Formats: sequence, C-alpha cells, structure tokens
Amino acid sequence: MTATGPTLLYAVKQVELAVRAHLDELLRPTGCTVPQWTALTVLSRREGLTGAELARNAFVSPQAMGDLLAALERGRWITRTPDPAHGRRVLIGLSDEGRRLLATVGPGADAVEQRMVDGFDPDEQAALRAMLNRCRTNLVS
Amino acid sequence: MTATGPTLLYAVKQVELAVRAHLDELLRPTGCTVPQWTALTVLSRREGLTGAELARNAFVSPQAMGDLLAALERGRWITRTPDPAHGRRVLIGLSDEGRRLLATVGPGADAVEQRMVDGFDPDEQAALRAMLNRCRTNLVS
DNA sequence: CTCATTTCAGTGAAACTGACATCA
DNA sequence: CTGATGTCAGTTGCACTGAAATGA
Repeated sequence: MTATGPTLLYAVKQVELAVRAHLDELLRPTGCTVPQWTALTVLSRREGLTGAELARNAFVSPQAMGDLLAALERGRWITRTPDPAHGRRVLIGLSDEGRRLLATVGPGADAVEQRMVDGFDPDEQAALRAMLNRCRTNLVS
Repeated sequence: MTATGPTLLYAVKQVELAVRAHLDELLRPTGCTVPQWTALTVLSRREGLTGAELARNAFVSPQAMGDLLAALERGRWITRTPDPAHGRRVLIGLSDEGRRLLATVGPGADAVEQRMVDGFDPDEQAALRAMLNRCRTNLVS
C-alpha cells in the first residue's frame, strides 16, 4: 500500500475539469473554444501582448499559441498589427467582435464562478483566491 | 471598462496549467501522458472501474476515455478483464508495470505538490483542500 | 554573433459527434 | 423496449518538435 499520493494536485485538476465542462457548454454556441476564450480574457486585461508573451503566460510553446491565434483571427475576434517600433513583433488586440464575445459570455462565466463558490463567505473566497495565486507563484518561480 | 471578470476561474486554470507543465516534464521520460497518468492514479484508488465510469469521473465522453485506455493498454499499464457477472462491462485494473510507473513517478509528483504549497502551514493546506473539494461538489451537483 | 519572435511543416494525443452492436 | 456499455469511423483543436527567416 502506497501513501495517499498528490491529492491536492488531483483536487485542482478535478475543479479545472468541472469548470472546463461548464465553460465548454457555455461557449459551444459561439464557436469559440475554452483555450481561445481564455486567451481573449487575458487580452482584455492587457492588450497589445505578443504571441510569445501569451504563450509564456499559458505555459505552452510559441507555435501552439500561434495556431490558437490563427484560429482567433479566422473568427475575427482579434487583430494582429506589426509593432511599429520593433519590426518583428506582432501585437495582438481585441476586435469589436472579440469584445462583443467577451461581453456575451461574461455573465455566464460569472455564473459558473458563482456556482463554484456557492456557500463560500467573502473571506473564504478571498482566501481561496490568495492561496491559488500563491500556488501559481510557487510553481513558476 | 468592463468588470474584472471571473478571476477565480482564471486562477484555477493558471494553477492547473503550471502543474501540468511540471508533470509533463516529469512524465516525459516514461512515455506516459498527464491524462493517462491521471487515469492511473484514479485506478490506484479504486480498481475495477469501467471505462464509462472513468469517463464520467474525468468529465469526458466514453469514446475519449476509450482512446485513452487503448493507449494505456498499448503501454501495458492496465489490464482489461470482462466482468464475469455482467457480460458487457469491462473492468479496468492496474498491471504490474502500471503500479511500477506510479511508484516511480509518485515522489516527483509529491515534490511538485510540495512545491506548490511551499510556505503553506498545515491548516492552510487543509483549508485549500477542503475548499477545492467544495468547489468540485458545487460544480457537479 | 546571439537571442527573441514569428512562421512553416510534420506528428501525435485528446476530445468531439455519429453510428452500431451488445446485454441487463 | 429502454438504458448503459463498449467499439468503430471520421473530424477537429491543441500541443509538441524541428527548421528556417527576420530583426533588435
């Protein structure tokens, strides 16, 4: 009999899987996928990022993010404009359709989050957020 | 300017992405993938599950789990034995190689978990675990 | 020259839908 | 008949590696 194993990792994965299932259903009518929508939400906070920066943020290769951005461009959800000051870099921005998609999906996503923390008082929600951020920092440092 | 949006969902996803990147590297030498290893860890707790049960546990379709199990069988990590009492069901079990893989990878996975909660006192670890379990329950109920 | 960024080409694992057969 | 299970077939998005071109 071995020890109980990494149950915290498993708990994180289970929550993420359940969240993904809900978001999947939420996004299905839009034709946008969960990874694509996630990239859009990142861009909504910090527009003008490059593909390489988005790739590092998502812990994937630049090529993988390039494919994802190509799909987002086919969907007319982003704009790609060469950096005038840097020749090689391409700055990614949200298009009007992209902003419209985020506005459409936002309430549903908020509802998923609200359902996830149902029964949590504000202090618990803040504690969960803080601990998750600490976990993230610990793993990347 | 829109609201801040579902930052808790994003925090969960970020932690999961960071964990996956570490596990990916950890599993690379073994030829086993993270989803496959995850299924093995589920089996290590409750052997004799069917593919459909594993699929529901992971929030994926039975066909997707079937592909994953076929890969695990090609790797000789699981055994599939028809349920003698039920004709149609196929019970999944760990092979010796599967147990060996879990034993080999376990310490590294524990180290990833330990790193994730670096600086957490035992109460905080327990609180995180409890809250994640509550989130999971809220999302599936 | 070195490094970062982007792109092209090829590959593989993972998920989906649809359809079908089997069996309690 | 109904429902659950397993499998076959085809498709798609996502991620990887390797290689090459561009530019600070």
